Amino acid sequence: MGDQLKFGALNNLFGFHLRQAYTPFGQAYREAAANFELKPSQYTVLALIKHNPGRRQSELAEALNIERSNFVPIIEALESRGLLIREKSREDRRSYSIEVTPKGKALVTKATAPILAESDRAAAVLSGSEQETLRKLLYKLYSDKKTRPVNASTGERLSELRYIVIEYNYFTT
Amino acid sequence: MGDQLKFGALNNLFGFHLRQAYTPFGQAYREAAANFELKPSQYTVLALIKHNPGRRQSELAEALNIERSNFVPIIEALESRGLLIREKSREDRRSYSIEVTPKGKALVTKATAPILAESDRAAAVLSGSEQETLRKLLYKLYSDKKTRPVNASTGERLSELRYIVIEYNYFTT
DNA sequence: TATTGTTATACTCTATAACTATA
DNA sequence: TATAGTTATAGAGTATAACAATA
Repeated sequence: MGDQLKFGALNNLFGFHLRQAYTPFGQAYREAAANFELKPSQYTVLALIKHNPGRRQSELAEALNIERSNFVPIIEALESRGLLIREKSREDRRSYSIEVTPKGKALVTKATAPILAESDRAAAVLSGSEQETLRKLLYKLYSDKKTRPVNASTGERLSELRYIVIEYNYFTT
Repeated sequence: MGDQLKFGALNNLFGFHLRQAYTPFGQAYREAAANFELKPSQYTVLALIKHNPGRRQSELAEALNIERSNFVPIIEALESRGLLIREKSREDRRSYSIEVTPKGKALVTKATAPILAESDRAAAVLSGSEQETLRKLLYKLYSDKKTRPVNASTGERLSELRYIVIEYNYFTT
């Protein structure tokens, strides 16, 4: 019941394939993070700040491709739980310098293994080298500013994506 | 001012990379579809039905990884604009058989080229063979049922993803 | 009993504009 | 004037439970 369907024009739409692939990972991510009272966005932000202490909110938000305005409630939720602290920057008193507290670090440490395990399980259909290739191609895709849509009136990219260092040797194919 | 950031543990989270890559494509998709008064989900559904006439809603929803309940308003919006028609199935009077109207077909035909052009522009940082590899890996990832999360109580996959035929020769690496 | 489609509801993420305080 | 962070609000997608009609 229910033969296979054809994608037709959708085959050539990367947005479609990316969403199809993201959906199950997002579900797995959400369930794994929920065990630690964290939304995916909250775990992501906490982990990013842990690895990059002392950054401004807007730097962090841009790196994650999240609007600054949407970043505020994420930070607030984490701060109110004592998982991170904000300090007015001395150099620029408009901005905050953010760090993860010991409690926050402990939570990231505790949550990371099961979250990665769930991700690995979902990705297990791909071999190790296929996973490496996929990561490499995805990173290449989203780290390039040309990927971003253009504002029709100004011709500017809608928001700049800060380049982010990948620890691995991604581009030595 | 804005050195590069490190991803740390996020590097190994496919859900993270997929979301990062999806975000700009989703924006581009949304803007391109909006020129035809269509949300991305609506264009996707319309294109899928055009290529697979006469299917039941639940088949289509499962193929797109959309909950049946969330599929209803998408179908209703398209039907109310005269872009598709539903008919009670004779074999199973619980279900509907769905087809795209001539008006709907014309809209898909008109919208497809600019939507694909926007996708191609966003993907242009990858070479043709890299794009082919990426598509292949993404399809392999989401077409496998093992990718889906498991229901903790029953041990069942949360929802079955119907296998979908890709017209291209994806698996002849 | 199970499935198809539906309704209702809540949650997560995203987009946009306007405001404040600092620069 | 411009930027960092904030507030408010709307939109889009997703998840869950329960229901009627039909199998």
